[in-house]
Amino acid sequence: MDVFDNLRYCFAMAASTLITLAGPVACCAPVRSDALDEAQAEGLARSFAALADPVRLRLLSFVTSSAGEVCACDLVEPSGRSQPTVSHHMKILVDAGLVAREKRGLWVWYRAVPAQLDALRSVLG
Amino acid sequence: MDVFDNLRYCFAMAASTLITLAGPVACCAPVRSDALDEAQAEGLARSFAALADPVRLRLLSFVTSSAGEVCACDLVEPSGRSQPTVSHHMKILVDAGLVAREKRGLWVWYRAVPAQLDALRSVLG
DNA sequence: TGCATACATCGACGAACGTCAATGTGACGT
DNA sequence: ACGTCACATTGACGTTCGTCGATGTATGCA
Repeated sequence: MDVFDNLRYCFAMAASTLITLAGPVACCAPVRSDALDEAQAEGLARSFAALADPVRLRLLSFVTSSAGEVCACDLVEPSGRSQPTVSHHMKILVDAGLVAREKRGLWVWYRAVPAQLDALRSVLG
Repeated sequence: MDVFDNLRYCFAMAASTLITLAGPVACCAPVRSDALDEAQAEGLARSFAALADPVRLRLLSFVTSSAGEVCACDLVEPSGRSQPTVSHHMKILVDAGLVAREKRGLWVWYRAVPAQLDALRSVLG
């Protein structure tokens, strides 16, 4: 299919639409300038991928619904996964910038990063 | 590690924190009731997974940034993927409820579903 | 110095994903 | 009926992901 075929079909569609129902004709203006470019999409996809796992979503909700901070030791049992698996998932959340990690003594404490959550939310609206 | 070990460490942490800095002690209240359960997390993860691919994000942006509707034939070239691949990705977006599909004659038209985008956005706040 | 603890990393496994060529399906126009 | 077109489905391939046992790292205590 080349661009001339495309144009021909668009005109045919527009004509038939006008004749039959006068419905919306959005064809022939396929891509607007405010669409995501490949680089933006790559970065955003990486962030959304951090939310694309049920275990990580629950871990994140444990962090966001807590009063400020949560100890890593309190995430293993409620998540129902092994300690290495929880550590793996928390690293993904931290790398995505959704959660901040702070080591104090033997323990690691996590807290949410509202700015990053806001950033992702703004993409959906 | 059992629950008694956990309690012992929490008390030790609380004590040392009070002695040294009187910092926040969020331990011993690990899981709040407003955390996601497994079923909710499963469904949300499936929706976010639809956004976890750069090609799908761009396809979605083509739809949302258009004036109402976009023809499937106008998605192949700007996405830079083959026609079967675009069809595959659009099916995932439709199954996730983010995009609505309507066949008119030979063509298929897509439009965004704002309600579903709102639902996902509310999870992040 | 030596041991115990909390968490991270490694290695391996099966499952799910993204991709495209080939083919199938359904709707036009002649 | 036939050919053509738009789009979906299939099948196969390599890649990435989630998971856990085993092991590594670093901190605290005696």
